[in-house]
Amino acid sequence: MPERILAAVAWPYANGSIHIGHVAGTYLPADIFARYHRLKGNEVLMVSGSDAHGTPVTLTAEQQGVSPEDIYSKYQAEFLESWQRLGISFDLFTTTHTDNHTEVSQGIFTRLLERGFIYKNTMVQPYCAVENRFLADRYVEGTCPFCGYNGARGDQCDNCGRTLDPKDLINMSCRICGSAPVFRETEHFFLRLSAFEDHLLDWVRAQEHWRPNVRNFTIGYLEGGLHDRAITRDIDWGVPLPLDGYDGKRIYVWFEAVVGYLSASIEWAKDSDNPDAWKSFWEDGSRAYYFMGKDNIPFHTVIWPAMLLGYGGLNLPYDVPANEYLNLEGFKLSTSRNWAVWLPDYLDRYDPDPLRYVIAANLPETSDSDFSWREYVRRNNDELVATYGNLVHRVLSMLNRNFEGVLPEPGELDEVSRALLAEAHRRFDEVQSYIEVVRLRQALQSSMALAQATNRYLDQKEPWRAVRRDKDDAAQTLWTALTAINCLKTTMYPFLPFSSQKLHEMLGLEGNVENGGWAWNDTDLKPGLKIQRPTPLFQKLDEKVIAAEEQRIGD
RNA sequence: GGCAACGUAGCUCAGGGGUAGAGCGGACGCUUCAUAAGCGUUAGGUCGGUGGUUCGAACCCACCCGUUGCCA
Repeated sequence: MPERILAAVAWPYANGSIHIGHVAGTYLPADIFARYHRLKGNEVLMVSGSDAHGTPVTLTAEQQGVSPEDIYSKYQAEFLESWQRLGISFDLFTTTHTDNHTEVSQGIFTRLLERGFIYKNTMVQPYCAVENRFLADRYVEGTCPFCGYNGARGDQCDNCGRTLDPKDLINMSCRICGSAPVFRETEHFFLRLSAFEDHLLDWVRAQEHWRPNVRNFTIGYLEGGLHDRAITRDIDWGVPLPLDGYDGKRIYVWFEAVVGYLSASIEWAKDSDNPDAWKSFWEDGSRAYYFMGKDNIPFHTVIWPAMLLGYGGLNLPYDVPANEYLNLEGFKLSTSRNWAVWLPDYLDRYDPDPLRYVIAANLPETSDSDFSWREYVRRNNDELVATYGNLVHRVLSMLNRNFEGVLPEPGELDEVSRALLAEAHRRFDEVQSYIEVVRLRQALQSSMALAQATNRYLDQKEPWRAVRRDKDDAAQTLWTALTAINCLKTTMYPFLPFSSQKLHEMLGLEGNVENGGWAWNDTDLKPGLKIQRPTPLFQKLDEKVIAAEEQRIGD
């Protein structure tokens, strides 16, 4: 019986391009997981979208002197193109700037308000008399009370890294006009997080399948006590409150953005034949996996679950396989310093699968990991090309040269051949169990191990010699090797979808590689199958690429 | 400042109480079907530091140092 899997993928701020850090932390793992489950025949809903209302979007718009709409719609279009080119297979990638999202967010707000989980209170906020508006935390700056740094923002100090409150700043000034803001009382709505503390703690403690860092971090967070938080702001860009008399206020982005998982599911259902289809992914019988980077953990293990509990009737996350960070050439990514590899840029110059491979082989699942162009070229040339691509190429070439491209009868298999097929079975199961528990790096490694074993098998059997003195033996060897390659085609598919499709076609098989499902049998390839003339699965890269690409990084 | 994770061979990373692991790079050898690809052998580390628990610790505990993230 098919399972139902909701792959809920973190929403990128729509104020800049996607870079390899986003790919490694969030989008590639989600895609590998979703592709595997679809292949297995499970019902998968993979959704995400642009976060159009985050403060970064407003800031970028102001810096460029354009509207927030201009910014988010530009990047929304670019994101969609990036996903398509890298093969990130969203069922829906929408934005938070839709009527549907507004309705769903307001619906949640309203029900939580009715149930007493949202309440009204006053707070003081910096107010700029010159600009005539309240200032968000990061719109004020001043001297850090801890380290004395002059350019500290109201939300945090970039020098010592401490999180701040605008009240802490010494000599606070407005970042827009430079004048000194005053503190003024303002009315806001608060989420009663404190009401969910015990329930959440019990729930998280029971999630023993979570990654230790995610679970321990969340438990610590909850044990520290939950404070009610303001979920509205005095701004004009964002989702309006579903109440009269609050025209100058909006629902704050961290409350509204996480609702996106639900609103996107609903939008997806509206677009399909069945507007209620989203329910099957949010009610019993479905498992929800949330993919994101480590900076996002508490929103998905505490705040969103609290909102769901308050709303009632919707699934809590089943797993939150948050990733650590991917560094670049030994240093952390910095968009402002251009210390990044931008996805649209990359895709203009190289194929998608090598990037998917290199990042998947080095996913930051347990600790920060590093991407370097040297390692990229090395893994492409020595692993993808030499171990996997070349294996395919040598076997197909021999079949073409010696058997007119027709898969021969294997005859009765000898012990070595049977051992290889046994290993293929074992690796196939191994890849599957690793993906199921979201250990994707390990899954890819298991898959590569089969490619290595097949190379070893060929070396042992030497079909290029056997073809002259014992053609039946060569036939058996090539049939066996190709059958193992057919297994690789499937186990590699979640990681390397483009290459697996290409391989599928070179094997002379009809249709799409997806049609075969997550299945492999050593009887799948029938003797008589007409093989295509092989072209290399992967391109070898010149070492010059390393220096050329290193040049592009940085200011 | 508090909490969490991480710190293992030249490089990138696994592992995880009982004689240190993989891939790449280095050295040596075999092979030539293949995108000069493949295969084998080998060198290399007192597993961040200091104490402790234990018959035994890289693995458990405490403290310290470093890196990263989150928090008032």
